[in-house]
Formats: sequence, C-alpha cells, structure tokens
Amino acid sequence: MSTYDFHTIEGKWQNRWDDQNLYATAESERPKYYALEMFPYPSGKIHMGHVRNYSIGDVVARYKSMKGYDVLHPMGWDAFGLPAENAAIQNKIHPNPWTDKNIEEMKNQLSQLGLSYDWDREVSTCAPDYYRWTQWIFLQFYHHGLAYKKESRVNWCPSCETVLANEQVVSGQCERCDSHVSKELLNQWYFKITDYAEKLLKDLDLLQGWPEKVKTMQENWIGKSTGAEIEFPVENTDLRLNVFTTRPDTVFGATCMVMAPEHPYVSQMIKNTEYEKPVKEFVHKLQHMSDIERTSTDTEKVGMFIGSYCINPFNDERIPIYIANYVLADYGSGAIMVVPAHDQRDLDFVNKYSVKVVPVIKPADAEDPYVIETEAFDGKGIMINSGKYNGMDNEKAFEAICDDMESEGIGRRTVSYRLRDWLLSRQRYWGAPIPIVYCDDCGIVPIKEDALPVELPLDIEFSGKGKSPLTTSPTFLYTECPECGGKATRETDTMDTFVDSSWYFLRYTDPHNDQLPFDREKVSEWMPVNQYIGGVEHAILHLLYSRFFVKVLKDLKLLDFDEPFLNLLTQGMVLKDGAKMSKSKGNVVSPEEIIQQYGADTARLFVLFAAPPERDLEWSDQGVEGCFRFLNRVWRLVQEVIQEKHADLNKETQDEHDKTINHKIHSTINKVTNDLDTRFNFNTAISAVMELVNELYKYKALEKTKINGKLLQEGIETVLLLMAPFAPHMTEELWSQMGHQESIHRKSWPVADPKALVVEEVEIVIQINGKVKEKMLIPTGLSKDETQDKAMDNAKVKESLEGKEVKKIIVVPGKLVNIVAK
RNA sequence: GCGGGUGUGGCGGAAUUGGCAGACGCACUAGACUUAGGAUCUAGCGGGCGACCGUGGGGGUUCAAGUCCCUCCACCCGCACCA
Repeated sequence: MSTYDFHTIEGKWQNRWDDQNLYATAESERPKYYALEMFPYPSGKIHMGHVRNYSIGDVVARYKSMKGYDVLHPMGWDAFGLPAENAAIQNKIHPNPWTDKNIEEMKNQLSQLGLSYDWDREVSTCAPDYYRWTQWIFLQFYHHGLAYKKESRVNWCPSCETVLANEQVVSGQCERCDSHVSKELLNQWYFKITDYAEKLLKDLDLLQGWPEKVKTMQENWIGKSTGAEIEFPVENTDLRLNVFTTRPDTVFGATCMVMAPEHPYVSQMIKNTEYEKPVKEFVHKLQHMSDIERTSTDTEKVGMFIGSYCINPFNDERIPIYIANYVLADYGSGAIMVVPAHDQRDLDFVNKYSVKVVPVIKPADAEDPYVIETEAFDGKGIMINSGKYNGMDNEKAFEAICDDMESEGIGRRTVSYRLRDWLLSRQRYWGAPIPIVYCDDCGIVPIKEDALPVELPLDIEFSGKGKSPLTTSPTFLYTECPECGGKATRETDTMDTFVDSSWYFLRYTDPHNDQLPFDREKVSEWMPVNQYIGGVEHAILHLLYSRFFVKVLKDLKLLDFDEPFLNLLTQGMVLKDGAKMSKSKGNVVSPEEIIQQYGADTARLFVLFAAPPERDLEWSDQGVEGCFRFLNRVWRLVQEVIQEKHADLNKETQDEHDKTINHKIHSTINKVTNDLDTRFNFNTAISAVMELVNELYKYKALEKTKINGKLLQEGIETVLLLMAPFAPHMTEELWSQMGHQESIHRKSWPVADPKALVVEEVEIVIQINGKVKEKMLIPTGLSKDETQDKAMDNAKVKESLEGKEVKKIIVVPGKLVNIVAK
C-alpha cells in the first residue's frame, strides 16, 4: 500500500493545475463572488501570517467555486516602499531588480501552498502599466480639487536628511539612526479626505459584514465632535479669534484664551512688543519637540502670556491670551477658550498661571458657594454666573446660547473632525512619481493624461542622504512645461504607497486595460468585494483610504457603488510562545520548513484548525503533527477501501449500522456547509470531518457482510469533497485514485439528503431539579405529553422520585424533561 | 483617561437559539502489534473514595445560566491634551 508522499503529490498537482489553467476566472452566467486577501509587500519570504491569511482566502474561494459561483480570486504585489530603497542604499542594488527577484521568490512560495489564484490577473504596483493609472487617478483628484499642495510641518531626521512618515518615528527618534526627529516646514501634497469625513462616518452603517471593532476604530479616527465656533474680538485690533468648543454653554466661564504656538495671529500680536523675543524663543523650543513629546497626556502643560487680550462677547470680560503646548494648530480653529471650572486640562493649565476659575454650571445638589479647586466639573447641572441664562438647565442653555450667537452673528453651530487630510508626498524614490511639473510662468502644471506614466528614471544615486533621490536625476528633473513648452522641473516626491493599495482591488477586475484603470462595466460585474481578508493592523489606514478612493471615484462617475468591501474578516496573529513571531525574538517558524517537512496541505490544515480565524493562533509543532496524522489517516482509509474492494457492493438492505453511518455522512455535510457559510469557523468544520472519518473507520471494521460497499464509498467521497478546499492536493490525488477523471475542484459541493437526516429515535435527557439523572431513547416526534409520560414511566426516575412531591414538569420535545420535585 | 476585546481541563479549542459543559485535536496513562517504536491500533483521560463540585471572583433572574442582568478582578489590543 502506498504511503502519503506529499512531496510528489503536491508537485504533481500544482503542475497539472497550472497546465490546465484550472484557476482561471470563470465568466459565465453564474453568480459572481469576489474573494480577496490583502496583497503582500514582496519582502522575498512569506511568513506564517501570510500562510494563515491566504489559506483562509483559499478555502473561501474554493468553497464558493464548488458552490456554483464564478469566483474572482486574484493576487498581486504591494511592491513600492522603503525596504527596496534601503536595500539599494546598503547593497547597491537598484530597487527594481531587487523587487522583481523578491516577487519571483514569493510567488514561488505561494504556489507551493497550492493557492487557487488566477495569476493572469496579477498586478504589481511598481509596474509602469499599474502606476500609470495611480498617477491618472491622482490627476482626477487634482482636477477636482481633491489633491492640493500646502506648507506643513513634517517629521525631519537631520542625520538622514529626510522626511519621515509618522510610523517611522519611534518615541521621537528616527527608527533607522535614532536621531532626534524635528519638525520642518515643507511644501507637501495632500488628498482632501476631510471632505469625505461625514460620508466615511455615515456609511460605516452600510458595513454590516465588518467587525464592530474595526468600525469603532474608524469612527474614533474620524472623531466627529459637535459644538460651536465662537468669535472673540481681540482688544485694540480688528482681529477676531475663532475658537471651537463642544461646550458653548460654558462660555461665561472662559477666563483666558489659548492659541496653538503656530497660530497665524501670534506673530501679528507680538510684533514690536516686549513679548516678541520671549514668545519667539518659546515657540522655537516647542517646534523642535516631536508631536509625541509635545502632546502626550503626561507632558506638563506649559504656556506663555503673549500680551494681548480678548473680549468675551457674552459678558464683555477682558481675558488674557496665551499660547501653550497642549493646543493643536490643526484641529478646530487652533485656538480654545479656556474654561477651567469645567475642563480638567484647562484647570491644570490655569492653576500654574494664576488665572481665575469661574464655575458657570453647578450640580443640582451642590451647596453654595460652589467653588472649583482641583477637579473640574463636566457633568450636567444648573447655569450660574451666566447672566440671563442663570437658572437654566445647562443643556437648554447650550441651545439658547447657540441660537443667540447665531442671530447676533458672533458664532455658529458647527462640527469638527479629528481626521486630517492625507499627506501623500514622500521624499523617496521607490514610489509612483507625482505627475506634476513646476513652470516659472505657469506655476503648478499637471502632466497630460496621454503622457502618462511619468516613469521612474534609472540614473539615480542612492546615498540615503539628501531629500528626494529623484532630484539627483537630471534626465528626470528637467522637462518641458505641458502648457507653455518652456523650461520646467518635475515634482521629485513620490506618492505614499497607501495610494497604490487604495485601488488595486479595482484593477484586478480588468488588469490589462490600457485605456483606463478599469472598465466601468467589468468593475461593476465583480465589485464590491464579497469577502476581504487581512490583518487587523490595516483597520484604519488602508481600509479607510480605500473607502475614500471608492467614494471619490463614484462621485467622478467611474464607479457605481459606495463601499469597496462588503464583508471583512480580520484574522488574528500567529504567535509562538505567546508572542508575535519576529526575527528579533527568535521565535519564527518558517513556512518553507513546514512545507518541506509535512507538505502544504498539513500547513494549511493546521493554521485553519488550531483556532477560529479572528483569534490569535498559538503555533504548536505537536498540533502540526496531529494534522499530518489526520491526513495520513484519511490517506490510509482511502487506500484500504480501494484495495480491499469491499465485497458487498450489492448489499441492498439497511441495518442499524448503515443508517447510522448514512446519517453521519449527511449531517456532516450540513455541519460543514453551515460552518463555512455563516461563520467561517474552519476549526469546527474540520473537526466535523474528523468525526466522520472516525466513524467511517469504525464502520469499515465491521464484519464484511455487514458493510455496504456503496455507502462506504459515498462516505469517503464525501470526506474528500468536504476537505477539498482545505487540503486541495491530497483530496485531488485520492479523488483521481478513486477513478474520477475530472478534478475534484470542479465538482459541486455536496448536498445533504433529507431522507438520510431523518432519525427514528432521539435521546432525551431527564433532569430532576435541573440535574441530569437519566438519558433515554424515545421515538422521534412525540408530543409533550407523550414525552412526559415516557419519562415518568422510567424506572430510575421513579426510584429517584420516591417520597418526593412533584411540583412541576418542564418538557422540551426531542431534548429534555426537567422534573421539579421536593 | 476613552474605546474595543478576551477569560472554559495539563494545552489549542467546542458548546450556533438559555436546555447533557469539555466535541475535535494535542499531551499524558495503560495495553496490543513489534527486533524496535517517536509508526499504527484499542482503552482511559476536569476534580473528588463518594454524596457531589466545577466555565476569572461575588451576587441575581430562571424549572434550567459558560450563555441573560448587576458588580468586581486580570490580561490583551486600539486611540490618546482633538477643546
């Protein structure tokens, strides 16, 4: 009898599937299903997280295909990014061949897992025929005012002489050289995602198939606050200082104002005053702190009076203006009214600068006089010290004050979002060039669409120093203005790689289109993605950006749907010894080794069996061994059945054993189908198949005359069909050994026979006072009364009830009888 | 601080609608086969001699609670001076 030689089997079928183009996307009249896994950065090696992510996706795709859908299941590469450039600096290899080689290696490894991808639709974000369309989309955003340039303060590493993304700044230091990161004012490109804040927030309601956690994270990230903007005239000037507050009802308690150090009014107010020098020094000091240092909750609040006063338009009080580290320039209006009595942060600040504290709301049960010392009161209460609003409930006063300021034109109700515009410029080489030129005469000029792509030049120096590497390429830098034909220079920044990944799922639907990024009809046929699968680490950025892109593209009439991903599955991490696998911890298990030692089917089975998909998975070598053993068990079962040629293929009668195994076969079909359809609980689906295999072994061990050969065969084929999405190679091999010509992956998913599911007897539980006392078999379909009679008639029950008074009997037909007795 | 989540045998986990807690797998124990066993097969496997006790702790609702309610604890994740 042959042994389970997974090496030969897996290689053989991978080649054959390839030759037959088995996983080419079918396009028929059948319903469509788009299964998508987050595409990887081509680091060169897959890790267990990939194995888990892509095994889950592959089961979904294969299952849906067997269920009769045309399935789109593509794969590609998020191929731009920093590591390629760092490799270029360190090893003097150009990012291009370095990335190509990694893609080749990773593709090879993915192929070894037996994943059912349609490789004809492969996309790579660093290919000119892909980033051409990234640039094209950028231009559409630009033409509609959604891409713009502005000065802003960005992270700057003085030693690497480059701008850093927020993610590259680790507790105020450069992740690469540990230098202190400062803030520099640079001219940068932004996407106006804030225009879509409300829609991105509201449409979260449409995402019924998303985890609540991810939706909450996005909601918090967008961070909508409802309140008012109030104008405070600045004494002796024409200036009006705008503040945003969520508590206009506390306006009478404003005892000072605080502006962000970067607020544009600051320099005007201090000009030619005694405050000019100290304030400038103070601002300078703050600006060279990182955001984290400056704004973390445990940083002490520091500020400085800048010599000017505002007038509170509600009570004409003269209140001093400060600047302080805790007020952010880019939220609200960059200035706040300080109400120390009702905001803890304000109170902490004010207590250092001896500004007065005036409570304007007091709790209903507070005693007079009501004073605030170290704890601000932010609850509901009654208005005090607030002129004509005194005595009102503060929530009513909120509305009254808003109404009054709107009618007097000194303020208005408004909302504010924490979401900021998306800074997309990167001073990097390995990204899509921003398709813009600068002309002395015409200014900022977009490249014409027919001149795309703006290709990355090859004559580049990678020193790791200096700003954008593209500035070192004269052939790239100097060009003609598309408007006037005069001398112009190109934008030398490239786009954030999140731009590339915000639309790749659209490209898969029409990957070879050279007229447009995608055809509207083709994209409508497949989109939105039915099931998206990936790590929760993308809960905000990638998923929010992709939603934003789809909404913009819909408004530009390029798409006709609102959301890209109908259902989202965020898989948990793969852990070893309780920690995420990482090189630095030395707890990495390489997929290659596992595939070498046990084969891809075992590796896939293990990551799916060891835990439900959303949960973290603890790696276990013994668990892998167990899955390998199970596959061997299936292998032997099929071998034995094929060889033994179970004599009684013609047995017609059905005895108890036959009925039991037949019921098991069909109830397993239902169980596995249900687990895959409604819950993605692969672990319980697999355990159900294990149970069936155990039962089949028992059945096969019966005397030969008692075995129905056809039934046994049916059982085995059911096992293979149910396992085909999980262990595609072995099931295919055994399927073919059983004499089938066509691939098992082209077969339909089995359907349970209702007749086989009917049982004549059920086991019910008899409880006395809620404790199980007896189990008994009764005929199916008995009424409540009949069930109760059977139970009361039971000898053991009678014995237990001796000398007791029966108070009550609860009957759940087909399940249990509970007798309450004393 | 705010938000989200998790807590069940020695371990991973199951119990889908309030109805037999511990499916399935791992580990372990004993036995069979064997020159051998880290292969395979058979049996056992939450605790307790038992009545019984057991799903992080305490309380509650119910005929019945891992599941619902209240409360406390521990751990994990995300955001974090957003006015």
